[in-house]
Amino acid sequence: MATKRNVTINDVADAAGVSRATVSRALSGYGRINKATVDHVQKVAESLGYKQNALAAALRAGKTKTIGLVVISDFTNAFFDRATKAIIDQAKELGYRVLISHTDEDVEVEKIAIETMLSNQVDGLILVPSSTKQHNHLTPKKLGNKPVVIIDRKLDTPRYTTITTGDEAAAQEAVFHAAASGHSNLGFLIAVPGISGFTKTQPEIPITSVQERADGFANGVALAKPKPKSVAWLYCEDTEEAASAAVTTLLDSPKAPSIIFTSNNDMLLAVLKVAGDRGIKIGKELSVISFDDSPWAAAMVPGITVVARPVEDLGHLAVTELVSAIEGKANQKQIVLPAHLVKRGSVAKLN
Amino acid sequence: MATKRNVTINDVADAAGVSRATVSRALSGYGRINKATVDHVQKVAESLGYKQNALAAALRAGKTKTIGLVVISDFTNAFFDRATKAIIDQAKELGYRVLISHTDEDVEVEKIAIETMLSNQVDGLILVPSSTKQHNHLTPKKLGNKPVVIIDRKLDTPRYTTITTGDEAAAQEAVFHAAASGHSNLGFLIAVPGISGFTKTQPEIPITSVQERADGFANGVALAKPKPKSVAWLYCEDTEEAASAAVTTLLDSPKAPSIIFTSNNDMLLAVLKVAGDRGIKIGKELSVISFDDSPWAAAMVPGITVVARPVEDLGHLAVTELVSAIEGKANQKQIVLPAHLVKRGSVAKLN
DNA sequence: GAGAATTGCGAGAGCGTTCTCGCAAACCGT
DNA sequence: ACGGTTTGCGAGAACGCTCTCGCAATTCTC
Repeated sequence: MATKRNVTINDVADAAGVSRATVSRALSGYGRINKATVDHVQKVAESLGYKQNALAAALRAGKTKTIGLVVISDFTNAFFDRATKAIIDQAKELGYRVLISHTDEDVEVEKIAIETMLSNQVDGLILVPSSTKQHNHLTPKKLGNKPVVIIDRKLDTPRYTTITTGDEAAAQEAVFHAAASGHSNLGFLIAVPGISGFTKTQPEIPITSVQERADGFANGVALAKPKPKSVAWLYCEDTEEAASAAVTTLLDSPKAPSIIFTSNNDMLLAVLKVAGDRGIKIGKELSVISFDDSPWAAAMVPGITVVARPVEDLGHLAVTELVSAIEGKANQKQIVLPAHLVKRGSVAKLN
Repeated sequence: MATKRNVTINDVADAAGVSRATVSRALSGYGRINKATVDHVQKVAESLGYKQNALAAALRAGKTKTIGLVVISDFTNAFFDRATKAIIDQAKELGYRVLISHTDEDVEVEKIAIETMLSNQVDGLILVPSSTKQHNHLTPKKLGNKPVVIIDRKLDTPRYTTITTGDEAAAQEAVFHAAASGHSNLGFLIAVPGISGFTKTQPEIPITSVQERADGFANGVALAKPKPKSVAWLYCEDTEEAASAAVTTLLDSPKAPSIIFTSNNDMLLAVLKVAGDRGIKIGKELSVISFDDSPWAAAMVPGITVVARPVEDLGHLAVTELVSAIEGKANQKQIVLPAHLVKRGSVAKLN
């Protein structure tokens, strides 16, 4: 019973007594065609339950109206869920579909994901590169000379349209806010693959967005007044266990900070968890500022002070730029959207 | 420069000095072919940078190795983010891609989404139907006689393999837990489109999962001991504003509950927010139990007591069932996965 | 060593579209 | 009324691939 063949354009042509070409014209609305014929064909197509085979159409037309989205993390992340949603919605708005793949920060996985996208003939790509240093697989040639928009991170050699957020300035603002609130023992908990432990000198970070946050923290420390007394930098892998261990280390260190800046929400959750287990009250005994806003951060008591990034704008813009690159001429550009600090109760006022 | 044509199978055939058929055999690994030829062709294909055109292959072969996922909500929802991830991961494991679409509970949008999926020749569909009553558009015929797995909700006429979670039992367990903790004034805040306000008699809910939760609450109330003194049922639209208003109404009502059961996390967030604004302490002055666990619910202080559903298992199983239906014979079945209560600090112990 | 079975590969059709080309019919202006 | 333009539509190629069929060459069998 499931063997009934799909109704094709030929069936419609036969039933309507016209040629295949005319049906195509009638339904796709191009070329010269009589209005009456269009109506007739549409009626027949409808009655037969004809549905275009998008595969065949795309094969012939050479475009799929599909964009590929290759991101680092899945949507259980408070940035990528919103970004992905914004991208899908705007793509739909512009008549495009989105193919999604996540790479878990693995360059090899990313390579395969991109190949799959290309094999499926996406018209363009939106990428969050796993590494901003290692990108031999991201040459225009390897990307099939397709339009590409990079978001959230920058490649070290700018090559494509890139949209990022102004994390550095926002991070600096966060430090100023802490200093102004009377905090002088600062802790920075930074998630980055491949680096862990305390550091005196700041390591080079292979992810520009994280690098910018670290730079912003550093600038903030340098420029803040009153000047912070002690500063602890702690790097760690982006896993739950590593994060918990790092927080514990930080809290147990001789100069335990009164405020912890976390570079993402996984780190924030680790801070909340460890603090909760120890009965340390957030916003009183320990303060915290994180990156990326979420409904949860807003609803908690106290609310979490965060650097809110314009995630929806970023996704929206990425699609808009990509589609204009696909469809017409679009000049390559570097866009930075402003991020800003949302002050809530998680930063104790000590003065 | 971007005009360079893609390398096709013909180019490889020419370069390797064999026929197109041989290249196809060599790369797809079917039929009879000499091992040496395979090696040679692979080498040539590699050197030319040949990438199969998945569209053409799918068109010819009549299968796309793609499954369509049509869900209600986007991944900013604490259920669908995890479910979608699980589905994508398992699909990848089994060699399938996933096309994703969300419907925002709108039957018309759902209809179009499904048509798009079918037009793109998905091999099967995983659906979370917008309405469990209104599903004329979900007949086997309209779904192209493709294999279908329904998740999270049930159609009122069971027709496809369906995988749900045992929300009713878990909801009942939640009420028992509250009663055992000494709560006797209970509030139920239930998000469902199209119904709002207090009710004496319980309305019929067009979403089975929510219906089951409500039924579980009701059974819990009926069977709990000690028997609850007062019970308030409040329905509301699933929007932030409506939720906040509902919570306010509930807290201001003559018999304000000491514990609120929320049917989803949007409602929970509203409770947290309103309570926070009023300085009401969760887990002390007001208790709350919600549905669907998340890292945030666990990390908060106090942690939120929730009904945890096996979301990853559900997604995993959905794909496994669907693919076995696609590839071989698979008997249609109704599966219910157990949910369980995770007790945290958001329920005050009053006795 | 002759017939049978097996192996390796090419020819060519076909998947369902779109789109160029060309032709006949209809329309135009003078 | 007649050359020129416009309009509507069909024929047929093409997109890049898979897969059946058949044929030649090789291997097997006794």
